[in-house]
Amino acid sequence: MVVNETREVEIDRLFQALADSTRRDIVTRVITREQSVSDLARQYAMSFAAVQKHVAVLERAMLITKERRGREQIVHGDPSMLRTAARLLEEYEEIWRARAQRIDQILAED
Amino acid sequence: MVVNETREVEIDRLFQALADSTRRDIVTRVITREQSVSDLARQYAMSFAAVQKHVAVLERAMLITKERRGREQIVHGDPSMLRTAARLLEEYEEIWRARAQRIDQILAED
DNA sequence: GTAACCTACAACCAAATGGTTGTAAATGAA
DNA sequence: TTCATTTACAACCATTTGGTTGTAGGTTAC
Repeated sequence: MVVNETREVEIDRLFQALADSTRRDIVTRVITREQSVSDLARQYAMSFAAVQKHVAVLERAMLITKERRGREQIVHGDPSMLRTAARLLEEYEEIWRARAQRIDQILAED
Repeated sequence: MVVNETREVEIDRLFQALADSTRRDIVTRVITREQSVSDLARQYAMSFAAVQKHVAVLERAMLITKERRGREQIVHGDPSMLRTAARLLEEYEEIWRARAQRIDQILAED
């Protein structure tokens, strides 16, 4: 039934990570320009620890990476997982298109 | 801060709905061929009520629609929200590409 | 009419989520 | 050295999530 268990769990984490507007905002910020966790934290109306947790969720989902620079932790965006997600959704669209075509063919038969 | 509140909530629900492998599987099934809730329920190792809840989550996320047919509830896939999600992720990729290009330009200056 | 089937929905439960505060440690700046 | 900054992480809390069982109502088949 479940074909590729670990992959599925990765996808779970990926969409889960994207299912929060603060985290999506963090992603857009860091793919535009990398910045430290406290740089990020200053931009939201929540505690540093909360932002830190959001960053951790994004890291587990492999949407970002962190790099220690002195006392700071620099957050980088990682586009590869975003591409994975985009392709996955395009696959759904492809299935839909194939189905539509199949139906057209059936309707054309007479 | 938050630009389009209701849209953000919709996107939250969309990705939240996709963050579960059972629900993703339901989506692939119903965009391929529409089927009743109990048709779906038979295919998973969980209770009918659990599948019913997953279907409800997908419906709230506007990834599927239900249509009453006699005593059955037929589940249809709805591709529009899938397209919305795919475009959104492509936007992220676009931002990334723009950034990469910007960096290339800076490096080219001398 | 009655039995089987399909759905709706409530109540319950354990675990995860998204937030908080507090404490401690490492680093940089004065 | 001392102080401010940055991060890590634990403990706690309320709410949501993903599952269960049970009950009830509508529809179809025999």
